[in-house]
Amino acid sequence: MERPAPHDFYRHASPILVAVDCIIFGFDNQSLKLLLFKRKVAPFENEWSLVGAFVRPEEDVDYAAQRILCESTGLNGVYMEELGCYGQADRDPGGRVISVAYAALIQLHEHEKQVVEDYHAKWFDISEVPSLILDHNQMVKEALDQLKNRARHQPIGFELLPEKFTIPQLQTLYEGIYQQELDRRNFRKKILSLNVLEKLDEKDKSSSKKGAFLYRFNQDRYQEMLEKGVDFVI
Amino acid sequence: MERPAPHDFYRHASPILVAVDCIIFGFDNQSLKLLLFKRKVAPFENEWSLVGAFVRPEEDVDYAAQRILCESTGLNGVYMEELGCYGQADRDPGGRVISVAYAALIQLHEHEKQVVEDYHAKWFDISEVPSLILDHNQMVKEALDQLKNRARHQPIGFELLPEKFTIPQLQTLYEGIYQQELDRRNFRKKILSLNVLEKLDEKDKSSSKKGAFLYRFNQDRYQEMLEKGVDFVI
DNA sequence: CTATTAAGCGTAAAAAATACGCTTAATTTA
DNA sequence: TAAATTAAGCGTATTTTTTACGCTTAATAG
Repeated sequence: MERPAPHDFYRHASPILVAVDCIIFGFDNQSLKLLLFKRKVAPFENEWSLVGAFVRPEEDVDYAAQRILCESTGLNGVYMEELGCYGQADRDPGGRVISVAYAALIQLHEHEKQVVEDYHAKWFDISEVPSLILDHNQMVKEALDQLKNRARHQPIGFELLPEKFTIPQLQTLYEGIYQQELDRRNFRKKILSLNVLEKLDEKDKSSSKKGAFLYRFNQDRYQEMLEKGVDFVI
Repeated sequence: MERPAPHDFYRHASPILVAVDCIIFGFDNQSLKLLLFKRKVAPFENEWSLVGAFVRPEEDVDYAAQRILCESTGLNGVYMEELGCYGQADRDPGGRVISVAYAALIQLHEHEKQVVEDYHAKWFDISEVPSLILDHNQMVKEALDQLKNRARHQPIGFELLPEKFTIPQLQTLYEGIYQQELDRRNFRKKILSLNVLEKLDEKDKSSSKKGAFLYRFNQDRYQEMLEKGVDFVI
């Protein structure tokens, strides 16, 4: 892409390094997990951190986040949301770097779990996150708060589940996000009353003798609901 | 501040210009307003825009937002919240600039209204915002959405009112933010039930014969409420 | 002295959230 | 093969919150 010579107005400003850091949440039907990486290079070699990289000069910041996620996990087209900008002048002792944080939500199957070996990475239970470099623990805390808030009003929880899932699985996910137990019967009632789930004829028997019916999230019904002005709350 | 020579790791990255843009909301007991500036310099000379400037090399991004607000309105210590990062590579045809947007909330008295003449600025009613440069209209839209959301769960609305205010004034403010009418009697009940307002012995008679009692927001009671885990909703 | 007006108080009805008992389908064990 | 076990699933009663709206009050204007 050609760009005209910068206007005079831009000449007086000092450029700054811009990085992107990704808070990658995963759910394996048990508990909420966070993907962390052991840095292979200095500075901070061998310490745990989020994945991150510098934004390239001609690259959208949003795109950089996707690129970094893909480079570090092999995953494409993952749901991501901007968390905010971390801009303290002294946040990185190695140089002036501001970081834009993004939160990603992924489903954990065997495939995704393999990342661990391939990329010097490890999935941590959300309640056992170790000490991280720079302000990364702060980022994780804020990402989790944001996840809690958004999960209440947007169906982002579904991003963390496979296409077909059971109501008890969905409940376990919400319990993991909110870090509190919910009443089985009331949860079912509430989620079904929203009318955005499609019941399938299959059962999943992995967690009970009786088996639980599988459901699918119906995007169209969700759109309808929004257009009617219904407030999605779980 | 001295900084060590940057580590090799940082040398391969390309720095980018980082700007801050401020979405400045005000309330004058009538309706929600937005402060816009007519640019005095090229590029975009004479077009309406948010106030913004480049972040300096040794300056916190948060601080830059405060500085810019102060330089352009003379106001200090104003409540501001980060909105997010605008990072499209082509968002500014004049050069690669990412912008961190901040939303500010201020009370409009005569003093603040004077900014208009001093700084080539103008207060616009939120329903009459003109076309702005770059992606500034997008920023305004997102700031308003965020304001609506936050106002429901945090007492940020109080930032837009003077220290002492009446319940009807507070209601007008919320009606301005939500852009919808609320029931007088239910609004009063709800806001008082939160127990964060302190009733004073004074009345404000500017808008009715009878006069309305003045109240004050009590930060301590609000903290207590939060500690008890009460969810603030208006 | 009466009419007017916004402020302020209360109550009833509707809707939503919560608590929790009971049945069901399938498996495991006796 | 029958009984016990377990998570899934359904229903109902109770409490809490939200909504709708009538009525009184304090002060001013005419």
